[in-house]
Parts: sequence; structure tokens; C-alpha cells
Amino acid sequence: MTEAAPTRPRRSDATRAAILRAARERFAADGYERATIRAIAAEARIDPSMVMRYYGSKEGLFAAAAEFDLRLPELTDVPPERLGELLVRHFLDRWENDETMAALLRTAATNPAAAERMRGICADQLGTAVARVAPDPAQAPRRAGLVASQILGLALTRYVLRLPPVADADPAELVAWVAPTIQRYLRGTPAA
Amino acid sequence: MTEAAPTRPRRSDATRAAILRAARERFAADGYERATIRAIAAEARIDPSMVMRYYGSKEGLFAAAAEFDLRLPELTDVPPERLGELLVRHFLDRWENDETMAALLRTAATNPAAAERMRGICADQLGTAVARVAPDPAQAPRRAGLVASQILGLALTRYVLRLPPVADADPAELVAWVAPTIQRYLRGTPAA
DNA sequence: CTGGAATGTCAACAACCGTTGGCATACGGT
DNA sequence: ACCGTATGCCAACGGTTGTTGACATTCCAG
Repeated sequence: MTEAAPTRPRRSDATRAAILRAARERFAADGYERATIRAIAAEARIDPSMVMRYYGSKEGLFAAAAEFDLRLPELTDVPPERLGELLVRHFLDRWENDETMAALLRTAATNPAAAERMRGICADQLGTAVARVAPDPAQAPRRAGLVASQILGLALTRYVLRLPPVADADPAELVAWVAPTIQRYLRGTPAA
Repeated sequence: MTEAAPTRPRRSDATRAAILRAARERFAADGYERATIRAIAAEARIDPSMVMRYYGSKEGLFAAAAEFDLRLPELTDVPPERLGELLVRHFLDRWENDETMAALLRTAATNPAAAERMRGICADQLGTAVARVAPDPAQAPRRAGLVASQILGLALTRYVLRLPPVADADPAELVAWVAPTIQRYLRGTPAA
């Protein structure tokens, strides 16, 4: 492989960061197709050709801008009956001030590569976290899928579609309503 | 207003219908931006300019193609404790064979007009249906929003993102897991 | 039968997109 | 001080898109 050495900082790091910040903003606001490289470059106050030089292509730029970590907390040291509450609160906190999630969701709706990344995030990050607290390892993927359906549905209605009852609701109120759902998907049974 | 008379059928109705069918298919598969008028016209075996003549613009075509009725059943004559099950089963049945929902969801993620229509559907069709069975009229909009977050999340993960655990699951199994969630959003309380 | 309206085809326009290569400038090690 | 290299801007290319107008054809009422 190439040297993993500390790769002395390049002089253009500031530009790269500006491009990335602008890209996240435009992708989040407009989705993949409507977010043009020209608009991103304008917002970053540089020439469109710089984007190509540093990220190769629009797809490459998106891949870099959508690098995404759910930052799931350690689930094993919390009381099992409070897992649902913890998770819902965590996601709301996480996304209220980081629009990367909205960008990824908007783009994944139409861009196959983004959808694949979304599947990867759910399977890897969420999947393994759920597997650690699910009572039945064999059912863990299904439980993770159900959790994703509710959590992503919440993100979709609140941040992308902005359905008034969900978008205007107080976070604490959403937690109170949704936490029991997640709790049951994680540890409960279908019937009960 | 213009005569609401039975407007004798035009000779071009077949073409109009073909365009609409092709448009639904392309919008569902590709989303608004990637679904080009040329591709839609090709699939309908006609000239792109016909689309413009009959629907005015691409936005007009989408507005016609996304005309959407949830076809919610009458909720007042079913046992109140089975409302959740009924609703989840209905939506899965409805969407398993009609890709209009996937088209609307894909497009609403990036197109403001489609998002507005989505809000309208939730507020009007779902909102009024929920208001009729909610125990507390004042809380009806919130309950409808929560139902939407779970139902749309299910549609998103199953039909758009195609998360394997959700996309491959048996409909009956999904009903068993999700119905209690909807039931609680409709008639229950946050805590319990 | 006839003339006007409805239907359909063809070619083109203007705008925008991602992407490329050339050229100027400023940096930084030697 | 020098020179290779990194950084940045500019102009342009080829392709695609929504949209338009002119022209051909078919239908149908009178």
C-alpha cells in the first residue's frame, strides 16, 4: 500500500475542506442531480475545475461528502429497558445539527451508489450494534431493519418532507412517542 | 367555469394514458430529474413534443402522474383494537403492486412540488381518517404524523432503499411487527 | 365532399451540465 | 537565486435536457 505516514499537510487542505462543506450543504438542500458542481464551487469560492482535480468526479465528491458515521454509543452498558429511549434521543441529537443525513437520504432516493452506501451503513453500523443487544442473534438483522424503518421514517418526515406535525414537534415529545417502538423492535416480540 | 359536461372522449385518450403509464414507470424507477421526457416518450412510443402538448411541461406531467389516492378503507366500522393491523396490511397490499408510491417518494425527496403534494396527502387523506378514530381530536394531527413516519419509513426502506431485511421480509411478518406500533400511535399513549 | 381541427413527426434552439487542457502564479526545498 | 511542483483561473468541448415551431397526416362535422 502507499505509505500510511503522517502525509505532511498539503497547502490546499483549506480549499478541500471548503469544497466538502459546500458540497454537503448543496447535496443536503438539493439532492444529487440538482446540486451542480458549478454551484458547489461557487459556494466554496473556487473554480469548478478544482473540484475535479481534488475529487476526480462528481461521484467521487459525493462519496467523500457522504462519509458518514452514526456515532452509535456503546449499547451494552445501559439498562436494557432504556435502549429505545437512548437510541431515539441519540439520533435526534445527532441529526438536528448535521445535515449530512438529510443529504444522504435525499440522494439515496435516486442515486444507486448512495442507496448502496445507505444499505451498508444500516447493515454494518446499525446491524452490529443491534446484534449486540438483541435477545436472539438469528433475528438481529430483522430487528435492525425494523429499527431502520422507524428511524429513517422519522428522519424522512422531519428533515426531508417536513411534515408539519413531525417537523414542528418538540424532540422530547418525539422521543416519548417513538422510544417504545424502538424498544419493542430491539427486545420485544411482534404480538405483544 | 368551463362546462363540467361529460366532455366527449377525445381520440387521443389512448396516447395520453400511454404517456401517463410510461411517466409513472420512469418516475418510479429514476426519480424526477433522471426521468427524462425523451425516455418517457420513447417508452410510450410517441414523440417527446406530444408530452409537452398534452401536459404542458415536465412539472405538469408529473403532477398528473402523481395523482394519488391512498384508498383508505372506512376505519369507523372495524374493531378499534384492530386498526393498526388493518392499516399496515392495507398499505402493503396497496403498494406491492402500484409503483406510484415509490415514484412519489423518490421524487418528493428532491422536488419541492412533490414534497408539497406528499404533505397534502398526509394532511388530507391520512389526517382526516386518523381524526375519525383518534380518542382525542386535539392530538389527531400528531398521531397522523407519527403514523406517517412509520408507514413512510416502511415504504422507504422496502421499496426505495431496498434494505434486505425489510425488502425480503414476508408481508405478513411485517404486519405482525409494525401493526402494534401503528395501533399505539392511533389510540395509545407515549409512555405505555 | 370539403375544410378546419385534432393528432403526430421532425428538426432545431438555447441553456445547462460534467469534464478537460492550457496557462498564469506562488510556494518551498535545494 | 533557482526550478520543479502545487495551486488556481479561464475558456472551451461534447453531450443532454426541456421546450418550441413548422410541417405532414388523419379524423370528423357540415
